[in-house]
Amino acid sequence: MALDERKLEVLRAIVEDYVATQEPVGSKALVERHNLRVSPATVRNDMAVLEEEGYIRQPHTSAGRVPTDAGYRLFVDKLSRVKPLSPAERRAIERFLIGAVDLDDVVHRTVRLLAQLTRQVAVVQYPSLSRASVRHFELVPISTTRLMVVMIAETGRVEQRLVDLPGPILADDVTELRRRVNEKLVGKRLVDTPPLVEALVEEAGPGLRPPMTVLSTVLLETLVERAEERIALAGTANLARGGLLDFQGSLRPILEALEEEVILLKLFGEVEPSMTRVRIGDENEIEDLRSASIVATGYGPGSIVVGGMGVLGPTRMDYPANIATVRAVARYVGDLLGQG
Amino acid sequence: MALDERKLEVLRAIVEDYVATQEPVGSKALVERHNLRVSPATVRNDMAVLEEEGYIRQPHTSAGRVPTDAGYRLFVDKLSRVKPLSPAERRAIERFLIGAVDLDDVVHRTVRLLAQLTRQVAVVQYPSLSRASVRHFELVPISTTRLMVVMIAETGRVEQRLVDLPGPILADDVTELRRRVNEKLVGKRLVDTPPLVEALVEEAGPGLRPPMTVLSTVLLETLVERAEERIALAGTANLARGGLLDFQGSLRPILEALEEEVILLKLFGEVEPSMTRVRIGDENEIEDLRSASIVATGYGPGSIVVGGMGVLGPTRMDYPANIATVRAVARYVGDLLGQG
DNA sequence: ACTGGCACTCGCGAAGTGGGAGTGCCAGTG
DNA sequence: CACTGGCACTCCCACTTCGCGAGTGCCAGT
Repeated sequence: MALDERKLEVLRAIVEDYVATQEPVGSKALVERHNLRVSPATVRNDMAVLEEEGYIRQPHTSAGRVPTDAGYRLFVDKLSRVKPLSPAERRAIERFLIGAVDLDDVVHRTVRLLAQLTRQVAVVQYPSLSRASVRHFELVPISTTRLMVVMIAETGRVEQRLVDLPGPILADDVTELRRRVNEKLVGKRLVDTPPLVEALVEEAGPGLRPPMTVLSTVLLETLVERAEERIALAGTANLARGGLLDFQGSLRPILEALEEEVILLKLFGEVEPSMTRVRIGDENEIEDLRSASIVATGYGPGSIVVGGMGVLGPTRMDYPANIATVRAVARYVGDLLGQG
Repeated sequence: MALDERKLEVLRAIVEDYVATQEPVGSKALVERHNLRVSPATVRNDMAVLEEEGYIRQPHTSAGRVPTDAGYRLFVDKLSRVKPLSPAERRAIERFLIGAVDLDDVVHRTVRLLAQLTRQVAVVQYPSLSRASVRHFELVPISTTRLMVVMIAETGRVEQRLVDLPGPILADDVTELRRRVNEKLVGKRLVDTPPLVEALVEEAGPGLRPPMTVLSTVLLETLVERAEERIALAGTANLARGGLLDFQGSLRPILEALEEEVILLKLFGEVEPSMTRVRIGDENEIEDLRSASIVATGYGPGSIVVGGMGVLGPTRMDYPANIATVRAVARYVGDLLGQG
């Protein structure tokens, strides 16, 4: 059966009321709070249909209705208009981020800001090394057979590795290596460098061949492949709000999942450009997070995505507000990265 | 009134039983489980005294007794023998830490190990920059007027800063700067460097004076003074064990406190060499942690302390076991830092 | 100084109860 | 045909009652 206009309106009203009050909502209360132009009895009929379709359910016979995960899904996809941020919130974002001194600081502030604005658990992935582009490579001779490779990413992140050379190297050769590496790789995303690094080895003259080979190995193995992804977390205390009504009883599984960086990366790292992804309850693959919802989005300078961020909370969350906030913060941080 | 031998024995039995069972312990159960050579009635008299002295209390009239914070304190100070670690635990420590590849990894593994062994929340302070000694300084010319300063600490931590020079500099001068800086500072603790850095400026010839001045400013301002302290956390899910019996009802204040790095640094960073500090319940200055206890100790290579680590849990925790574990892990990590 | 006995206290879980919110259904109406 | 008002029904929840039993304090006895 197709859901007509009013039934959708009823669903929206149920979701909004339930999110606000945390209590099952009945037909009478609904018509009072929202000005539906019909009687409670009519709403009851609509509710019966919505229940049959799987969008709402009764916790017990003769209690009010509560949205199901499918109900939230429909709400998010079709029924919710994005709430614009209040000017106060916009100001908060600016004020919070404006004093950041370096990349760590930006991430740190961002995650706290998100947690504070949404009152949920916030997660921010550090700008991913592999998706960032290279600003500069520096080669520093430590001894005649050792080099330190320093890579500075466009996002400001700096990584260094030690390289043991097969034999002594001349200062001029180091200079030449540096020139070639920078010429080839600067401006490229790390994830795109492997073929370029291969080419560097090919093109190296016989004298430079051995050191370049070792260097390329280090670049590929430790920078591209093993690029560790880092995660910042804040607002776990928000889980303990709302008594234990959300998350039926125990926070333990949730807290456990939040400690697994692998899980967080899966949830917040797999983001496509300029798309906000919402996972509701059951839609989550992680068993422990079946009673939670996640709002995640990518961020980065311009249309490039260098990492993900988002919030996690009970399925009963204010989706429109959280989506708006996550997007706004992501956008702001992206701009910030573009400048610095 | 002085507490005689047996009364202390009774207190120890109460603490041990309560920690194990999480239930108020009565006189009858006590004489059964521990082989006190007296009758329940005698134990009751002792209990009455212990209660008067403030070491135990009754949750309600005619319930068993529960240790007070003062009771735990007495237990920790006078009554508990340190439990030696089981061979399994020793093996676990080795196996867990042996594969660590770099400093981040060591800290990360350590904090998880601690959380796992103690089943409490674990906290590890990254080796403090300011208390670490310098292994090497590297100066990298980025352009003719820009240097990158890379500092490698004895603990393996690496920090880098950019320095804008007042004017162009020659390669030879960079080499000379590098030589002088390393000669003066290598092997010294960062916290002790300020006078040495001053001296470097004094001793620099007229040509080197301007770049050395700028360099010294950067060293002092961003490495010594603003040496940010970092913290790793794990095992928050352990807070949710034991239902909500510990932490009377809400985890929220605890989780909030754990998110404040300042608080954690205060709790785990203020450690004296080779001393394990135990803070029990009320002894905590932080309001929100009045229902928690903390076991903290310093760690570092040999007798040097480069940071703190420890665990946090309900006042009702197994102090002897946790103290032993924290000490053992700290010692092991210290040795590891000494080698690498 | 310790013990056995005894009356007493009181928290806790089980069982019972009434109120009320909310429902489904149905006959009636524009 | 869509909506409405009325009505009987369901059943959760908060509240009370009640009996049990663990545990106590005290006291007289050894």
